Amino acid sequence: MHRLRHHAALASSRLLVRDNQRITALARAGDVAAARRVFDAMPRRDAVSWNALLTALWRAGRDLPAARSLFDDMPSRNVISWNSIIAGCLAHGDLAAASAYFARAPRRNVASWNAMLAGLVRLGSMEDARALFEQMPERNVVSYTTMVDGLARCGEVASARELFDAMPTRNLVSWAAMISGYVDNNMLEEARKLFEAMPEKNVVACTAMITGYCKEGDLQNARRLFDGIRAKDVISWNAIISGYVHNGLGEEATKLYIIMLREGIKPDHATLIALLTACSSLALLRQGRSTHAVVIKAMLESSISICNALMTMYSKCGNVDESELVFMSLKSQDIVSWNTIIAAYAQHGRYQKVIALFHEMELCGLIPNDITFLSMLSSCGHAGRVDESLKLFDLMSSKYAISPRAEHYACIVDILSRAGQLEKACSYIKEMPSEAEKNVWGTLLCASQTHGNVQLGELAAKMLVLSDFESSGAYVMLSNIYAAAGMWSEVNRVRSQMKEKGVKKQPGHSWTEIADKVHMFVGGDASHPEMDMILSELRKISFHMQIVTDKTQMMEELAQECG
DNA sequence: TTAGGGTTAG
Repeated sequence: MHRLRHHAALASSRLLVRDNQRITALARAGDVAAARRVFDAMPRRDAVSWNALLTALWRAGRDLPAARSLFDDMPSRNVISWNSIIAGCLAHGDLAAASAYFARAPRRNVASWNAMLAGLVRLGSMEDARALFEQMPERNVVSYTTMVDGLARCGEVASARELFDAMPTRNLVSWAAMISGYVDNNMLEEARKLFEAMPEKNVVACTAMITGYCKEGDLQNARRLFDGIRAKDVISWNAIISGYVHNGLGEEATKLYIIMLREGIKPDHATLIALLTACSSLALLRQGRSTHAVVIKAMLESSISICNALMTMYSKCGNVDESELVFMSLKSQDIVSWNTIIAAYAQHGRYQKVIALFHEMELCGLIPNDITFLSMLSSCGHAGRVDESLKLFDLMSSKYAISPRAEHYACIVDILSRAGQLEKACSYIKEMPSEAEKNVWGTLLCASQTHGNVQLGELAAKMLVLSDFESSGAYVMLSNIYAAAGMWSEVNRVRSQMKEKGVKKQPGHSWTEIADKVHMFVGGDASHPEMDMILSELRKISFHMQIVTDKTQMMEELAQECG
């Protein structure tokens, strides 16, 4: 009888453990409803069962209210229950609720403090995080690493390093956090030194370094490091693939993607975004479409960021209508979606549509940001709307409290320069908060050439050369300006300066994809076997483009007049 | 409880 009872108790506790494990497994797979069913059907539950469901509700189910009400119903709570509800509130950005639970918790361990610390860091409240860190009764490697990461993320790399050096013990996570902190703050040399000093290099640290090399355009070292990783995971693949994409090597990125698939790594949504970005920058519509098919197969069409990348791809491949279809297919659009669709129409010269979208966006309750204004300004520029662009520029700061960045000034300078209002353009450059960037002077120099303004041309070229000695374009344009004005001795002076400094002009190039073959065109190169035909076709196209542009402008103006 | 990749402009 005694033995029988003992067996029954053993079986029941085995069942309990099994059910608890099932709840956790189902939650990990994202099926909260099934986890809840298992929980409801359990003959006996312990603290582990309650805690497992609690975490499942806010993490996999993203349902904080449900988690909070379960927490209230719990027959008893241990420190893990309290830590879970605190972490849940923080994961949902509810700092106030998290702090309230933290204050009410009858017992706190290092993990409770660490959870609060991580929450504060994630929300960017570094001052509060620092205060909490100082207050902690006990700190472990996690507490220190969280602080190192947080400090580096808000740009305080030196303090981060100081703390890193002061840590009583460090683990792989601490090293990776510090290295990635350097990479995020564009301190590759420091990152590299620390990486070399790392006693044991793992895939995370390697991936951070790969990102760093890619940021510097050093794909050779990035690739060498990548090839050396034994256990490559999807994130390291994404780092190298997107590295190639952002350095204009979309083809290499695509090749790597194929290898990745062959090695049995399943692409995730970051992989697909990188691929779509490659298609956008190379205008590969066919490949873009097939990537769209992969997105559908992977059931990622409801992801906003994927759709935003799809929209860009279609638009850059010349297909605004499909871009808009994707936009409409979204259940809810975020600021990036709106910026993307506005940019799409801006790039296609549809000024009136851009304005309409801008108003529609506001009606939907979204506040335009600095990037929205860049698209708007660029659209004004293409449509030659000088007055409207100046109004928008003012509106930016007066109504939306966005301070214009160098890029916004660059737009305005570009618009004014094209319109021949060079003096006014120059006054905007002088108004710029930071020192005028290279491209702003470049714009002015370019305009000085078209409008034959020697004085401003000289000024712009001087500024350009001061900021960048390699700037071959500046010399060429300045010499053209002098030549147009008949100032031949000045022309000779610039030419000999170029020779002295060994400046060489980088030829411009473009490419197009026809029937799976990429054709490259380089400025001044007429070696293509069908050059005559290409040129005559180009003349036809530019003739048609002018007609279409005029027609579009007429239609839009007509539509505006009709209200 | 801590670390790596990922959408918009130019």
